Amino acid sequence: MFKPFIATYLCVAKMKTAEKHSIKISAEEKIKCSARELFTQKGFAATKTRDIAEKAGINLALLNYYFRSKQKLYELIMEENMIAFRTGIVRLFGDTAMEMEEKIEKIVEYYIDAFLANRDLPAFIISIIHTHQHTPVPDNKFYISIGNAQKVFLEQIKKHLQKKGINAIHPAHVITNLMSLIFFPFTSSTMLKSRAGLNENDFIILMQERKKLIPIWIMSMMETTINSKNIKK
Amino acid sequence: MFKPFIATYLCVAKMKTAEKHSIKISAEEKIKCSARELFTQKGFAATKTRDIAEKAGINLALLNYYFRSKQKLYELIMEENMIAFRTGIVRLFGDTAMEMEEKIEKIVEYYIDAFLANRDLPAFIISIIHTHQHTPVPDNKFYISIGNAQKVFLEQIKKHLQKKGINAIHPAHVITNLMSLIFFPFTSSTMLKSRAGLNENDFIILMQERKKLIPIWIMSMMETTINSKNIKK
DNA sequence: GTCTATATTCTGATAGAC
DNA sequence: GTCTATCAGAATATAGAC
Repeated sequence: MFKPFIATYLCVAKMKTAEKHSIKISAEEKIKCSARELFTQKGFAATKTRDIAEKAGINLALLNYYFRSKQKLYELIMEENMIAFRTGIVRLFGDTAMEMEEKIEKIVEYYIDAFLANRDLPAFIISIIHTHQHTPVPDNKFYISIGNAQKVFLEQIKKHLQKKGINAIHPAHVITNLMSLIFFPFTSSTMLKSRAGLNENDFIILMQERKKLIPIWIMSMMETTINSKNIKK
Repeated sequence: MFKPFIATYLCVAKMKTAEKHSIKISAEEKIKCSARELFTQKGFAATKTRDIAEKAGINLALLNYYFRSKQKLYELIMEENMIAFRTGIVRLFGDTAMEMEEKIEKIVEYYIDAFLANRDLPAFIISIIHTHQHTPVPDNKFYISIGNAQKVFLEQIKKHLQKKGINAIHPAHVITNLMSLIFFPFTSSTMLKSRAGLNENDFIILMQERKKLIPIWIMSMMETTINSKNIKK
């Protein structure tokens, strides 16, 4: 089982700890860490180059020296973030050897681990996807090319649902539900915690529990039938 | 049954159609419509006052004449958006007379209708909630005060789960799942459509189907049991 | 490579004519 | 109420010293 790509990232806090132990971190890396945290939390427009420089503890001019422009730096961070998202899809969704049920378990585990390691990633990804609904940018680096990985997984779901006959739910519901149950809790953790009276540790336990629960839920959802409408399946 | 508050909003497209039929729309309203669409789609920092003015077909100075500042205008729009979200919670979650199962059905119907009428609202709400995870702003107008409405609903869920004994899932899972299944599809509709090969009409049909499906799914999820961990329930 | 100082562009807001 | 013109400050980017 491969580790979430994102978990290996160096964050600003770890960087500062390292420097206390006289471990030198290059200015380039300091800038990248700060930029990653700020861009992922606040997005492109709300993040100021001065904030990145200040957080990194370096001079503003160095940012342009290493990365030419704010835009270029952002594209770099975005690409890294989207790779973390895409890696799971390509490697897991597209695996032709793995059975559907096991695949669901692996997907849930992969993403929950990745998001626990980088809490702001889900909101960032949602924001990117949502932005593209208004400004479509096909065929460039922002577009998440995943080949036919999704199709492989979708076919497996379709096949499974065909046993239920024409009253089975649309396969799109299954994929949607899977992603919903994984993503959403991370984007609304404060609300969840304050409203259900939970602390940070409770939240982590709940997310760990979901690794086992979501696959069970997804499987049971596929038992549901509905009067079919005219959508191609 | 009350209609989604948001559905009554005037959008820029409708405004232009109205003007073709010689119906006059005030400049103030034009600005507000444009601002609502842009702020909801792109957020505060990415939206420029010049863009709002251009979209509204009025002069930049008028924006400040009517609303004093970009910040004030944003707060107005945000308040309206959050009311649409909060209204459902306060009126439905907090209803002590309604049974849990019926309540779930009403909540799903209310939010899906509201989000079909204003597609960008879910992403906006998620963005606001997420932003507050980094910059908490208690006790001000941004904070979504919902009183004890959520508690009422949470207690109903707790009571229902108690029949399953100590191995029942935590009530927070149920609320989380409910909101996840409602919100997420709207924030990722482009991805959903492109990956499952659906068009806009298919998407709407799927969302309509979900009004019936989500309550069924939520009820069946509550049948799931798990080895209890030490979170207070 | 890293800094200070500065140029340049962008953006929110206002003054004042009509 | 609505516009044109303009200002003041913010934000990105660069020049040039060390």
